[in-house]
Amino acid sequence: MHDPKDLKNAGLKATLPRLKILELFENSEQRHLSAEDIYKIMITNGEDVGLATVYRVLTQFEQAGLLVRHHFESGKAVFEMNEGTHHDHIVCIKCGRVEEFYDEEIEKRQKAAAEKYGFSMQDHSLTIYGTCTKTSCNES
Amino acid sequence: MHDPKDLKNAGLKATLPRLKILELFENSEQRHLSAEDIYKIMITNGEDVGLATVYRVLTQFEQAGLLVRHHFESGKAVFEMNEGTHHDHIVCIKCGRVEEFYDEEIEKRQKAAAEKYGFSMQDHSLTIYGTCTKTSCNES
DNA sequence: GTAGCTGCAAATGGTTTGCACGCGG
DNA sequence: CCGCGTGCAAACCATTTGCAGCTAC
Repeated sequence: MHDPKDLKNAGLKATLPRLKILELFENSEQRHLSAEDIYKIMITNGEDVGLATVYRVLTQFEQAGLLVRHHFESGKAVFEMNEGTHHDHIVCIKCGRVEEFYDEEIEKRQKAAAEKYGFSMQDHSLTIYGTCTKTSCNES
Repeated sequence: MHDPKDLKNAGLKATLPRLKILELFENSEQRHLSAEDIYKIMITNGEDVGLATVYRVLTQFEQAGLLVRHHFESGKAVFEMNEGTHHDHIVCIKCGRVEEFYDEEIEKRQKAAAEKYGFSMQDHSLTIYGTCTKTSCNES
């Protein structure tokens, strides 16, 4: 899973902070984590890490294609594992819940619109914002 | 167009900075402007305005429904006039060019996806990121 | 052993806020 | 005239960067 192999391939040394961060993404129940989230979890776990390192590692992982960065309107970036499967997101602007989905037709039409206007599309996912309708949306 | 009426309706006094900023959005060839953009233009035009005021006015206008705020990945927010017509955006991540489009089918499918996951959709526009393919994309 | 990493602290960039003055109604 | 609105400076918050010591290989 998170072999030092992945890091080697990216030209990165297999250091403690890097391995721990990869591990976090694999074991956390939350797929989408911010730098601050990760930093706090690591400090809680007793790791001696700096916030700057977390930011540096996340950026390196993004460039290496291990993670994908999203912005989600909140003012802070969140990251998720890059499993190669493109998908879009729906985000609750009240409680922050994130769901993922994929719609072939939307993809086709996005691409068509991009080409029509002379753009080469990036693999940037669509994000829909809304509010949870079901139940427990009692945000801070 | 930019009658003090709009401002009155929003419970805002028709002050110089507010009128000038509205005017800017109506007369500028760029539909999408950041706070910094607006500030610089006004200073250049000889207005004695503060950046803080620009931010405050933009936020008020957004709340009054006169403007819409977007984030576009760049780290800085941009605003456009709210003409009531919902549309999506394609943004060049190299040169910043913005095009607008609308696709009925995408809208339908977005809404369907949102409902499927228990969300009530906001009128938040889809943003596609890509790079200009045609020609003059020589960014700073 | 050495280049690449790290933690810390300071710097940055966008945005917000506190405050005393000043203009709009 | 009264209070909302303003400019200025300082505060904030996410993120980046400079630097001296440390570590993986």
